[in-house]
Amino acid sequence: MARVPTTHDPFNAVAEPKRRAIMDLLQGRELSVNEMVNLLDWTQPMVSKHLRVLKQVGLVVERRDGRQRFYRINADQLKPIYDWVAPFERYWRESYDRLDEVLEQMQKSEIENDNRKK
Amino acid sequence: MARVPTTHDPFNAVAEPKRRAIMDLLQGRELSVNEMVNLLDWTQPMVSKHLRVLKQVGLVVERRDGRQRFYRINADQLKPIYDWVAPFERYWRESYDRLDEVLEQMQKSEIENDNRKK
DNA sequence: TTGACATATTCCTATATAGGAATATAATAA
DNA sequence: TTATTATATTCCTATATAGGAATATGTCAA
Repeated sequence: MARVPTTHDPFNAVAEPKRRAIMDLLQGRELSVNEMVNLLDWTQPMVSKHLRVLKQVGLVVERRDGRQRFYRINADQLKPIYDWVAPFERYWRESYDRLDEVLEQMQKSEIENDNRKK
Repeated sequence: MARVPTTHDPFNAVAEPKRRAIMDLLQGRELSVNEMVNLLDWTQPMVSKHLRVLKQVGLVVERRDGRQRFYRINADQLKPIYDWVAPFERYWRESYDRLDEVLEQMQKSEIENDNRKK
């Protein structure tokens, strides 16, 4: 079986750096395709194609107005990513005493090892 | 050109659901390959292969002890993902007045449109 | 109607998987 | 040594891109 399609879930969609760039651009504002083309300096089809993927997985929403199409972020589909990664935050928090964790870890491992090693 | 290799950066590495499952399993503890095989009920080669990718991108660290190999999370490589997604948090925060944002957005768009439409 | 503008789609191809099956490697025990 | 345990690697294949080039579609203005 091949890799999970990038068009099927938000994790895969934003695994592509160019799509993250688009999402960054759309933070807090709506932009038309052409505006993105200018800001990113990519070809227009490239922008459209990536927008299509983002739209398919629901990371962005499209609004049509005349011949222009405006895109903005749909946070609902971004939240699962945040929710998945947020629990790991404790690993790098300032308030988290790294040394303590390491020692605790080693201790726990030792105990577990005693139980595990047959 | 093909897709960005999953073995080149953390975003792609965790785009694979199975690798996220492994990361989840390793939260706050070290586990041997066999323990993961049992907990996940996957074949051993499958676990090893995914661990290899996670190790290559630096998301986990390996510790050898006899014939066992213990893996644990290396948060350094997970932080970029958190850092990328965290700024979008404002979109779904309770304290964030969704309606206000939408209205503000529409207003802003109207103004911008007036300037943009030639 | 016709041209210009904004955006999307199609066609093509090189590339990199992920999983299954079989096998290799390394360490330890008897 | 030899068998056993723990883990990694190789081989194979179907699949799904991402980018470039060309083109199609839709909308507005003169």
